[in-house]
Parts: sequence; C-alpha cells; structure tokens
Amino acid sequence: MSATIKDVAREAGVSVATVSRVLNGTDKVTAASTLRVREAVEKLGYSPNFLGRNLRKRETNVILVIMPSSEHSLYMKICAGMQAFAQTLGYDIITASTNDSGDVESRYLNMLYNRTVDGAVFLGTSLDPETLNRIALNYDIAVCCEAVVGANVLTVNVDDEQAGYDAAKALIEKGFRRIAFIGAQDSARSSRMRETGFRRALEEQGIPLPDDYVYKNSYEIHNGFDAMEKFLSLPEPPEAVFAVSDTLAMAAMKKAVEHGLTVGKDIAVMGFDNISMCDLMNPPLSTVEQPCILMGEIVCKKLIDNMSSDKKDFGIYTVKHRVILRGSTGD
Amino acid sequence: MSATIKDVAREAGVSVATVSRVLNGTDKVTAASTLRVREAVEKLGYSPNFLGRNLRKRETNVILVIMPSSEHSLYMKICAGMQAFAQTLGYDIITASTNDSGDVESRYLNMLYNRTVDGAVFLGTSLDPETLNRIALNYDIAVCCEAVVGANVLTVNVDDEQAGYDAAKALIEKGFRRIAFIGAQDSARSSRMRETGFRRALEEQGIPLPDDYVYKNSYEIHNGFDAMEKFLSLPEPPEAVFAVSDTLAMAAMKKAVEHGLTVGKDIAVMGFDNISMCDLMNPPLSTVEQPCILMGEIVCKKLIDNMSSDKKDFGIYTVKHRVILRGSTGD
DNA sequence: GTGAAAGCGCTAACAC
DNA sequence: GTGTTAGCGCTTTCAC
Repeated sequence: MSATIKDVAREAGVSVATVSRVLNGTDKVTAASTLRVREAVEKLGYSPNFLGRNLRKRETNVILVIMPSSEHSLYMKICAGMQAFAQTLGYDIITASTNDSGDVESRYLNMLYNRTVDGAVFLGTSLDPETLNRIALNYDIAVCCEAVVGANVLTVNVDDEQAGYDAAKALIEKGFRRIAFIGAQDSARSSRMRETGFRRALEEQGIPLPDDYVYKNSYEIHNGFDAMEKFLSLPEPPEAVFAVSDTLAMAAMKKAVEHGLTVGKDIAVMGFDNISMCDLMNPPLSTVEQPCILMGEIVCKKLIDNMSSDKKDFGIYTVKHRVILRGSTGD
Repeated sequence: MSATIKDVAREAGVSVATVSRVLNGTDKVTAASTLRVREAVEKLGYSPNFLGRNLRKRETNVILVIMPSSEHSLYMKICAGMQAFAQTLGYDIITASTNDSGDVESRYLNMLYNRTVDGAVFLGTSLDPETLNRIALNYDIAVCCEAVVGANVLTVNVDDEQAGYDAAKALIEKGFRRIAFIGAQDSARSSRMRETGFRRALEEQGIPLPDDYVYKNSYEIHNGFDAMEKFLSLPEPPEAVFAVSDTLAMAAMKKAVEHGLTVGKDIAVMGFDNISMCDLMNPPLSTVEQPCILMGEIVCKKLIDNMSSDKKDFGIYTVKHRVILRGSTGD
C-alpha cells in the first residue's frame, strides 16, 4: 500500500503537522525540516491521499460536467473552455454522460450530494425547475446551453430565440421564401426557442410557414434524413431549410443530394452550433455559431465564484451567437 | 451544511452503526429500526458523504478515463461502452481530456495517486513504457486504442498493422495501384502500425510507394487538406488515398473536391474509425471500423477484474476490425 | 518553528 | 440486533 503522511513524518523525523505544512506551504518551516521532508517524500514515493485531505477540508476542487450525450462536439468544446479556466484556479473538470437517461443523471448527481465533487454543470438536464432550484439551494450548480424555464439557477447560454430569428432572417435576405424548419423534441427549450425566433422572422416578413414545413423529433441524425425526405415529397418543397443542429442539417443535406439536388443551389441548408465538421462538408455548412469556449469559461468562473461565496449568483448570462454563411446557402 | 450520519442516528434514536447498516444492507437490522432510519434520512435529506465512506473503505468505485482529445467521437464511444459495463457493477466512469499536454495528463494522473479514483484508462498517453509499468505496479490502469510498445500493461486495441494491411488490400483489390498514405505523428503507434501494414500489402503486390505518396503530421484536420493538396500537385497524383483517421480522410476528400475531382470516381478515399459522420459525407466515406463499444466493455471488465484481484492481468486483448466500403471508394 | 491532538464522516470489529 | 469505539489520512488549532 502507498505511504501515508505518518510514514513520511517518521522517515523525516518530524511530526505529521510539519509534513503537512511543507506540502501545503501553509506555515513557516525551517529549511532543514523542509529538506528532510522533501527527501522522505521522494524516497517513499509519497502522494497525499485526497480522500483524507478532502474530507478534512470539505472540498475536492473538482467540478463535474453532466451532459446528455458525449457525442456532441459542442459539449466537448464547452468542457475545453471550462477546463482552460478551471486549471488556472487549481480546479479539475471531469465529465459524465447520461445518455439521455434520467436514472444515470441521478447517479452522477450523487457525486454532488456525496461530496465527491464541489459543483456540477448541466449541459442540458432532464430535471424539472423545482428540483433544480432545490439542489441549487444546497449545492453549487450551473446550467449551460440549455436553459431551464422557471429555474432560478446560474445559467449561461445564447439567446436562442434571437439566434433562430437571425438564422431565418439571413435566409430571407438571401431571397428565400419557402423555408422549412427541422427541430428537436419540444422538451428541449433551446430548440423550441429557436423555432419561436424562426417563426417571428417569417411572420415579420409576412412569409407563411405551412405545417408541412416543420419537422420536429429529436437530435438524432436520422431525423435529418426523415425531415428532408418529407420536405422533398411535398408538392412544393422548400427552397431553404434551417435545422437546430449541425448534424441534423448535415443529414438533411445528405438526403437532398440523394434526391439529385445540389445543396447551395437547388436548396439551401443552415445548421446550428458550428461544429468543426461544417467546414468539411461539401458544400460547407452555413450555421449559427455558439461561442462554446467562452461559454465554458464564463460558466466555470461564475460557478467557482459561487462556491467560495455565500451570496450566490443565480443570474442568466447570455453570450453572443453569430450567423456564418457558407456554401450550403449559396455563399 | 448537510446532515451527517450522526444527525440521522440522533434523529432515528439509534447508533451510527445501525444507520450505516441500514444504508449499506451489510447486517441484519429490525424492521422498526430500519423504518426509523429511513424516515430520519428522508426528513433530514441525508446523503452519505463519500469522502468519509471512501476514505474508510479505501475505494471510490470511480474509474477515470484520460484521453488526449475529447473531440474524437471514437473516444466517446469507447467511454459509452465502458459506462454501459461499469454501471452494472456499480462503478462510475468519468473522463478527462489532456488536450495533448503531458502536464495536464500528470494533473489527472494525480487523481489516481491520491485515491480520488480507483483506476484509470488511457485512450492514448504521452507516458513512456517505463513510467507506465511503474504506475501499473501500484495502481490499476489500462490502455485502450493506442498500445504503448514495451509497456507491460493491460491493453485493448485492434490489430492496427493488420487493419492497415486490410485497408490497402481492399483498395488494391478494387484495382488501384497508385495509393497514397496520410498518417499522424510517428509517435502515435497506431498510425505507425497502420502504415506498416499498409506498406506490407503494397509490397506483397509489388506496388511501389514513392515517398511523395506518404504524408505524415498529426491528427489535426488541416493535415488532411495539406496532404491532399500535396498529392494533387504531383505529376502523377494517386488514384486512392488511405488516411489513419476519418477526419483526416474527410479533409482530404474536401480538398479533392475543391480541385474539381469527384471522390469515388476520380479518386478513392478511405478513412479509419467509422465515426458516425462517415455516412453523412457526400459520398459516404469508406473506412476501417474499430468496435469501440466492445473495446470499452472489455477494457472496463478487465480493469475492474484487476482491481479486485491481487494477481493482475497485464494481457493485450485484440478485437476485430472491419473494412467498410462505401461511396468514397466507388462502392 | 514545531508537536500533540482533535476531528472531518464514515465503516467494521468487537462486545453485549 | 445493536451500541461503542477505533481508525481510514489528512489539516489545523492550540500549546509550547
């Protein structure tokens, strides 16, 4: 078994208190003792047991990111942003994927309850606002990307409604009038809000949105296929399609190509997120960028602030999205 | 502050031992006591502090996955596989990304040393075999995907050499003779082995591989662009290209299209991994599939076996790859 | 500047 | 079946 602080103390001929002081630099220790401790640590290959330390200090300096799916590169980028910031303050970021299962989410939530981690960030959650509020009372949590309506919890996201509006506006300005929408499940607030904004833009210009032009199901890829398949079977297929995620948009593109259409010419497609694959598509996919690195940094900073303060910030921080036009919309 | 086991004991009018027994089901407790404890737990909103429990039990039931990059969907699928298995045994999987930094890797490695986690799986590592061996002596670790030569550590991967061979063979059998190779850095053993296999297949058929047909740099996307750019500027450009990752292959495809070529007709492209985006490409990308879910399950099982055994299994487990032919090779 | 000792929250050995 | 208690490894007061 590995050495303990006691072993080091014995080896160095000092007390455990002194070893602790040397290791943490919390107090003045003579150069001689310091040296002896360092040598003992080296010799024994000692590494402090954090279970002991954390138990005593009642903190772990670890933040858990809970996400519905780990195969969404947007989430990963947010984590990267969090990590970049967390590192500067000595915090570690770990991640866990629930695979859209509430049960699994609860399992990981336990890590918060049982003090395995100091705080948690939800990149989308199946928890209802009341539960979230209750948790936020006793633990440090934050929500990123996917705001929860009615939850009074630290939140960082883009203005999804406005982003949906801007996406539609961009398509309208390119002269399209028959514009279709591919959304996720209505339970996903982000998707719903983007739809709301999308509809607002169309209404503003007096452009109708037939029910046939709206396909909503989930973020799973095949829905992009199904949506486009349905759109293209209409007597009057759309000239442009806006999807609430890049992967849905890519699937839609693919299906359009299978139908012999040239994307960017015969039909325009716009996605959401700006994942790195957008540039690799043929043509490259137009999209609405979420500044994920920045979002990660902000949510991490605010959460850590909260952890060390007794007056919690439950604010909602909105960061700027950006419409990016590429070949898939004829640019 | 949250309630402790003491609070529950007081509230229920029993000893802490009894509370512990009820919570862990380790011993017989009367129905009456059980009920009282459960009620007290409920009333106080008690959740056991795992720092205390883990310190005492000297285990955390958490496995850490350390990966160089979190933006590789292959890694995420392996994690999914691990999680699926781990869950059945009451283990949690958490992940950490080093962003290819040895320093960050060390930071996370500390979680192993300081007992924050029971074991670690490396999805690629910058550690040398000696270090790895030394760690394996005292801690439970495993390597997945990216074997480390000379490391005597539990390892799960595909036969990269054979996979490279099979990929080349498939291209040769389709009649191509001018076949180029896009690899990662030579320090990545998987890339190197795939190259070795690739070369073996060509040699076997007496097909030459000019130096110009080999481009090696890193897994970053732009190298796919650069590679294809270079290939297409040759007096005799290749008829087919094999890349050691799907993203590199996708970037290469993209560049070929920019040069006015039709992928699958004017030039064939084959990737590696079979990430879900392959199917969304136009044309869909041929590739060599790694059974990542299976790999995750195996590595997780073997690692947990090791954790509860004093005779460690440091074996190398090789799982079957599979060549998948799609439109990008004219299929 | 240093050591002794208390105690973080929990489990498990032991006694009853 | 239940309570008492030692102790997991650490930090931190309090004396000196």
